[in-house]
Amino acid sequence: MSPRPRRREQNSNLQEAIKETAWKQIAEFGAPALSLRAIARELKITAPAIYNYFPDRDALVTALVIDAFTSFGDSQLDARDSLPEEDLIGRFRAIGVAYRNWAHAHPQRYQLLFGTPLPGYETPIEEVFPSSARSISALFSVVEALRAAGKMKISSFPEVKKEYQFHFDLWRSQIGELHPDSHFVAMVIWSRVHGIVSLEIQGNLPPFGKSGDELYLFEIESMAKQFIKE
Amino acid sequence: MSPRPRRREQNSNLQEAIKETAWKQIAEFGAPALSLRAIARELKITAPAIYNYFPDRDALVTALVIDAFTSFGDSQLDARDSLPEEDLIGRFRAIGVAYRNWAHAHPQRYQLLFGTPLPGYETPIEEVFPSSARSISALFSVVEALRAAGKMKISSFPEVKKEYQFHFDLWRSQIGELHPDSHFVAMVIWSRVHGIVSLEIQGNLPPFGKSGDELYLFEIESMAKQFIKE
DNA sequence: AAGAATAAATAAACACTGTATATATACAGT
DNA sequence: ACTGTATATATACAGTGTTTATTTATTCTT
Repeated sequence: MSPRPRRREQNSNLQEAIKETAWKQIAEFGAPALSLRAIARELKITAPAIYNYFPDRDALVTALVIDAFTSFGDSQLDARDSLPEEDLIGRFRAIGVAYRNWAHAHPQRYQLLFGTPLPGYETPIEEVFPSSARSISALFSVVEALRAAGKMKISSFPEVKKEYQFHFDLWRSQIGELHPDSHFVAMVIWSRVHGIVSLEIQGNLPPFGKSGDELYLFEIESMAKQFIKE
Repeated sequence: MSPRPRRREQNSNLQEAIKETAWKQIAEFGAPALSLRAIARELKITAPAIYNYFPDRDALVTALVIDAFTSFGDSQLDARDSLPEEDLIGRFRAIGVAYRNWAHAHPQRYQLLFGTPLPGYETPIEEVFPSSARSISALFSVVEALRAAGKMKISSFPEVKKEYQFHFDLWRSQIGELHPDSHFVAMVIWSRVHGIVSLEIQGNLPPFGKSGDELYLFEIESMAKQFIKE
């Protein structure tokens, strides 16, 4: 009747090509504007062809989320390991700075990971958790090391609510042994860092200080003073 | 040919009815799933009828955002004024608690205000700013009052970057005189509060403490200790 | 090497979405 | 009663994710 399929010469693995153009479009138009048909158009493919590589749109998004967490985690772990194991405060600062740098370098990815999920998309935690936990394990490990070295200022931290103990155990299964105090302090640190960064990215927070990052550095030092001895 | 229009008996003002069912759907399916056609369906209206009350979808969203900011602002101001003007620390705590309470009572609204914007929607700041600024003015005013009363612990805060001085002036035009130190401290406080609340709402932060809000209260006290004398 | 089985892409269609246009009716004002 | 305006409708267009059947390209088997 009419020519239907075509020979796919170049571009042996579409799987990667799809994700790449997805990132390109996310970077340009933002995460929620992601469209299978637009991706297909740019790749000179028909939309249903994508279904050979991802069962549906959400599966593609999940793959992107995992990739983003991996990239983010790499940046966190590299920052930690850029300083010797003894210099725990240095490692703490390095992780903090790297967190903001990554977010500012990839604002759309940051929103995809920590912002409002896309329309109709619900993150499948069990699938994403390993890469997610790995990315925050840098912070957790440094905090736990500080505690183990007796360098943490302890001030009667509340523990995780019992009903959510499974959450706690999940973390331990991915990260290793973790004292409740470390869990608490790490979460506080994360929430403060995330608070600034997400407001900055959304444009709600104007840049403070000459270089624009002094509010952020102020907070890092605040946390160091509050939680770390010496 | 066929019956086209119909008498609209009940429900004289559709304007409000549209917003109401919009909120109902946002509460149920989340903000990004908002659909004009779905609203029309529930109101037994055709979709284009909505265009008599809102020029387009974004205008409806903007109206919702303004309503939400107003509701949020009411809650903040009520909390502030629930304590005598002299009890500034009490007012600070009350505002903090009210912030989280409102967010937990209306998680979808909170995401609409402070989370990732909807697909293709860009908040028109000049339109939203008054209600937005008003909602945070409660915090700003208390911080400024603390500073004016000499009760603020000052530790060489960075100022706003010069390029963003207009941002600063915008705030002053809405809120009144505001010392740079107050602006800085208020922003830090806001970022910490927002950090916890947004992670909680997204489900990234498990409830700490017996009642689930002890991490939050811990942070409120941390801020009180760090920024307020006595 | 030829034929069968499988994989990958297409075409067409379905049910959605926001939005523009033209049309028809209900109501208000004269 | 007539006219004018506001309001809702019908229709249509371009876009979305997804399903189905169809067709071709490639691989496996004999």
